[in-house]
Amino acid sequence: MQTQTTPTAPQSRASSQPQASGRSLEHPRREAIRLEDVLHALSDPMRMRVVRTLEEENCELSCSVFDLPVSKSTTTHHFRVLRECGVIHQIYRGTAKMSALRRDDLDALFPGLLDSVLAAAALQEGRLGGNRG
Amino acid sequence: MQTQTTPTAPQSRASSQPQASGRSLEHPRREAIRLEDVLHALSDPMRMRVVRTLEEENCELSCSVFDLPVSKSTTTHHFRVLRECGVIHQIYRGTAKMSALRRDDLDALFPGLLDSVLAAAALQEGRLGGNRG
DNA sequence: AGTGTAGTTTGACGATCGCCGTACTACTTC
DNA sequence: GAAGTAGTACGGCGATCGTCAAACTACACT
Repeated sequence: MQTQTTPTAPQSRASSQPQASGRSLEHPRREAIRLEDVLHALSDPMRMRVVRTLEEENCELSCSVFDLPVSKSTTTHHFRVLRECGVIHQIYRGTAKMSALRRDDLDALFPGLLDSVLAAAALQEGRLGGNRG
Repeated sequence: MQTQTTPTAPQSRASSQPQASGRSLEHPRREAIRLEDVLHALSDPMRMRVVRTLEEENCELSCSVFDLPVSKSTTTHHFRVLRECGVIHQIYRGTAKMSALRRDDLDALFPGLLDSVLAAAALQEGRLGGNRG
């Protein structure tokens, strides 16, 4: 994704790279993450799809690369749910909003949970015949 | 439901223990169990409590031993959700309805998932201060 | 300044959820 | 039989969910 090239020096007022914009995003502290909220977040196919993609790519991704089969506002909603329950971290970079899995926090709080959920999703996908969704 | 007009049928008392009654309970086949349904089922605190108790006791338990802080009809509802999504197996024994975890099925479909979810629940309970909710 | 891209906010919608009480069925025991 | 116990079915209630369209804000690139 990301033709990361963008060599034309983000000369912007700031010094180096496109930094987080003024808009602020609320994230729960690690200790505030609740298992039931995480399970609920992951019980939606759209959100599971997002989490699986983030895991596979293993890097920050902008919301727009996901191309979910729902409207823009619904996409915003799902990312917000994932962020507010502590599953992903989001940050503004210019006009994009980058998302990343909060792997370290989740692994610290619930060891092995994310791995087994993702493995289960992959297994089920294979079982049901590659309906990635 | 079925007008079991077989009066001589309940010979059970004479023979052995109370067997499964005529009332039938629908369970999804193993292959029909869906990850998203399981995660949704476990995202409710009442149902998580039931599942944790079943795991700890590791045997069939009647609904009435759980003593959830909700009404009888709500309890029925939660057990039904757990059964219909494939997390528990239920069977009538006389006037009681016994419930048991479908550990083998869940472990076969989603290896490690149940364990890590239960471990996560235990960890969180310790973290948040023993509110066994 | 003007156009375009990326994402948000609002308000609405139907569906589902968790919960209740009441009335009911199925079984056991007296 | 009658009485008691265990659980179900049926609405109904308010809250939340997933979804959408429309109007909006924030940034980038001419």
